[in-house]
Amino acid sequence: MTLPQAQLDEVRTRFAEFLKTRGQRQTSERFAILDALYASGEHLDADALFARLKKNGVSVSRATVYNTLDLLIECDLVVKHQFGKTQARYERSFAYWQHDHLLCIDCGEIFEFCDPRIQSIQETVAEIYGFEIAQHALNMYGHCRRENCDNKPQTAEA
Amino acid sequence: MTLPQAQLDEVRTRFAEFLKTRGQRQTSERFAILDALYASGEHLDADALFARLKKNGVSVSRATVYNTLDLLIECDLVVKHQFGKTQARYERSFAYWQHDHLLCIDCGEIFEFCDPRIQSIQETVAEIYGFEIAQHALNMYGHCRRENCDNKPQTAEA
DNA sequence: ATAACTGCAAAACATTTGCATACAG
DNA sequence: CTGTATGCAAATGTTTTGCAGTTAT
Repeated sequence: MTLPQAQLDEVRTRFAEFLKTRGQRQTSERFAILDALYASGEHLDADALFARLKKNGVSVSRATVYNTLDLLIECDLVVKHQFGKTQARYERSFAYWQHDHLLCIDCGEIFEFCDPRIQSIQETVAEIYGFEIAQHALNMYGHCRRENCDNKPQTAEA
Repeated sequence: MTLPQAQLDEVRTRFAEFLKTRGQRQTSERFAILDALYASGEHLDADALFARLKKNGVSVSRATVYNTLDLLIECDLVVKHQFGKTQARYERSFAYWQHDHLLCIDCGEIFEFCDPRIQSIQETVAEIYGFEIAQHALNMYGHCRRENCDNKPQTAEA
């Protein structure tokens, strides 16, 4: 769940260089947001991330959270997901396997999976439609069989 | 694009019976919304649907549009999609092949495709994770090669 | 008749924007 | 210093809700 320190450092370095290249500032808020998202390893929405930061004594505004998430997406350190709710969820993407998502309709739990056939499908579709495909999102929705799957959608953050 | 009259009738009948079963009323607004969505065959968002109705001289409120869409989803006549934008899009689902979506990042055009391998993946995932999978959403995003793909996201409705 | 539905406007959310202040380079 | 970021609060866009009036059954 937690990334090795060496990789966390690499992530910070990458963000720092991205900012430098674009002539943007390296602020403590930006790194705090990066750290919070990478520390969790979960699929947090912007507000849960905001709440977690506040809980950890980091005071940032929601606007800065959204701003920074956009920057992190631009430098490929974070991916944004629309799992069917109106609010987006964000997930770290550095040094992590490419995967798709399996969501429990009852408890809201999110599982990750990877199947090589999705890649084949992507190639076939690109060929047939003359598309240059940049990315895909495959979400499966169903009922999990966990003991503690209790039909109560648990909030993203404790 | 347009469904044969016989199927449109079947759709209306199905909705009528669904409403009767639940002791809900058959109002002209509800059928107007059903018709408008089935007439288009597109992936409309709630507001585009609202606009189309108004253009056709049907006066309904946005609230009724949303309400009715929920009913149509419940009786499996309509499916709701989250294609990455905040606003949801709605598509008729009766007498239509099961398919996934290919979206052009530049012009916003939506294409449909179907690949049997997605079904295999679904079965594999269900098996591995002990899930009873109810549905899936596979969206591919890329650049189309159409002549009139002009980078300008065209609005859902003309 | 009467319970359900509609339209309207206000509320509820998620996200973005504008602007005065703060601060990294 | 200087321009970029931040926080705040207001604005935006989408969807939901409350309620008085309307209508299908």
